[in-house]
Amino acid sequence: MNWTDERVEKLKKLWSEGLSASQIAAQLGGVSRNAVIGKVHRLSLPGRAKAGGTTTAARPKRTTSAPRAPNYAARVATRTVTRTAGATVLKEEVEVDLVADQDIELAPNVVIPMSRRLGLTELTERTCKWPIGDPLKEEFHFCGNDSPESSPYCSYHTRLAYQPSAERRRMR
DNA sequence: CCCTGATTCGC
DNA sequence: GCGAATCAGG
Repeated sequence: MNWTDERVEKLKKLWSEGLSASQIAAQLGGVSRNAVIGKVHRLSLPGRAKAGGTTTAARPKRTTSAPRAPNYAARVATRTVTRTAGATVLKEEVEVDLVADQDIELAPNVVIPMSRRLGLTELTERTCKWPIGDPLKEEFHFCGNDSPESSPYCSYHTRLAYQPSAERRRMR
């Protein structure tokens, strides 16, 4: 892949925003994190303050959205989205939580964790793959927080995923 | 083991 | 100039 002016600009932008090299590589596509780091050096961009775990970096500004009221009806929309990966056409069903939190009963004071707002290409084996938003919209992203044991979701969303339906819960 | 950036060096 | 391999560190 070529370092076009456009891609270089994006690199500069994302780097200055504090994204990690691997995340930038994922967003640019077609390059490794090494490529990104190498380019950063060649461009003489300012390096990271402290080497090693720059966990401090990639945090998006906290959104000041108020916690949702507890008693919305839980609705899950299922959309079939089509995308291409190379020559392969992938169809996948994505469940969209229109209302993320339903049962506050078991965890009354749970703080809804901030998501890392990762795009599809940024997900790894150990990032939470809980979709957020409408796949058809631009702002669609995934939770992206750490998921223990390489489970598909972070601890928070695992609980939501396993939440028994109201119907099933009635049977208990 | 997971990740991070930094450096080297053959291409 | 590029980036994989490697190193160093959390």
